[in-house]
Amino acid sequence: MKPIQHTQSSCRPVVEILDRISDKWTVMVVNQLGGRTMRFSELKREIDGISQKMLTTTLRGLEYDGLVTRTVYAVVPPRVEYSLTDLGRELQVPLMELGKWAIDNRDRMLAARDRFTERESTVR
Amino acid sequence: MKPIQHTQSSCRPVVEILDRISDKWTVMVVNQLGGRTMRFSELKREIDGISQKMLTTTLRGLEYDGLVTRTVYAVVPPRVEYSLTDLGRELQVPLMELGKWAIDNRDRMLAARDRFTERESTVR
DNA sequence: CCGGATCCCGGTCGATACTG
DNA sequence: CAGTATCGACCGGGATCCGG
Repeated sequence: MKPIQHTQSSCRPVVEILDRISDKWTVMVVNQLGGRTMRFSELKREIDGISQKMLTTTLRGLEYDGLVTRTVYAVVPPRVEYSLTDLGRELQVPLMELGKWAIDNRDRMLAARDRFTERESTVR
Repeated sequence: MKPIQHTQSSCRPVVEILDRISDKWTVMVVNQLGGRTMRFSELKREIDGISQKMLTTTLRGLEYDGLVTRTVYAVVPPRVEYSLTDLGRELQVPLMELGKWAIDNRDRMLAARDRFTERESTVR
C-alpha cells in the first residue's frame, strides 16, 4: 500500500503517448505539414532522409491517432493528400518549439560533443 | 545546380539533432531530471518501463551532447548522480510542453483511435 | 507514373544474468 | 548500486513489385 507518487513520468499511459509523438519522423512530418496540405511525394521530397516506407508508416500512425487527414483522389496518376487535423495543429505548437530549439542550439550541442571527446582523450 | 530550398526540414543537420532529442526515453529522462539531481536507481524507479540498458545509453548520450552532468562518488556502494546542465534546462522547456500536451490530449487521441477503428470496420 | 505493399537484411532494443 | 555482457526479438532502410 505504498502512496502513489503522481509525478507525470511514472505513468505508463504518458510514456505510451510520448512514444508516438516524440518520434523523429513524426516530429518532422507534423512540422513540415504545418498549415498546408501536401502530397505524399511532396512530403517525401521535403523531409530529408526519410524512406517511403517510414513516411507511409508514420502517416498511417498519425492518421490513426487523429492528427492527420488522408484524402485519396481516384485519378491517374494517383493523388493522395495529407493535412493536419485540429488536434494535429495543436500538437504542432510544442513540436515547432522543439524544432526551433534544435536549430538554435545545434552549435552548442556540437561544441559540447567536442569537449566530451577531448576530455576523454586527455583522461586516458 | 538546383536552388536550395532552405525550409528547416530539408536540412540534414536538423534531422540529426531531432533524432537525439525527440527520442522517447530522452524526453522522459530530461523531464524527470528537471531541476534536481538524481541517482541512477532513482531515475530507473521513476521512469516507468525503461530498462537499465536504455537508461545507461540515454544518459551517456545526454552527457555526450552536453545536456546532463554525471558525477561519480568513489564510495561503496557506488553513488552516481545525474543533473541537467544549463543547456539541458533550456531543452527542458519545450520538452515539458510536449509532455504537458501528451497528458492533456491523451483522451482525444484515444477517442480518435476508436473512431478510426470503427470507421475501418464499417467500410469493410 | 504515384503511392504503397512486400521481402530481406543489418542494427537496435529489451530481458536476463553477471561483475566491481 | 551502477553498470557490462549476451542473446533473441523487433524495427528501420533499401530494393523490388504492383494496382490504378
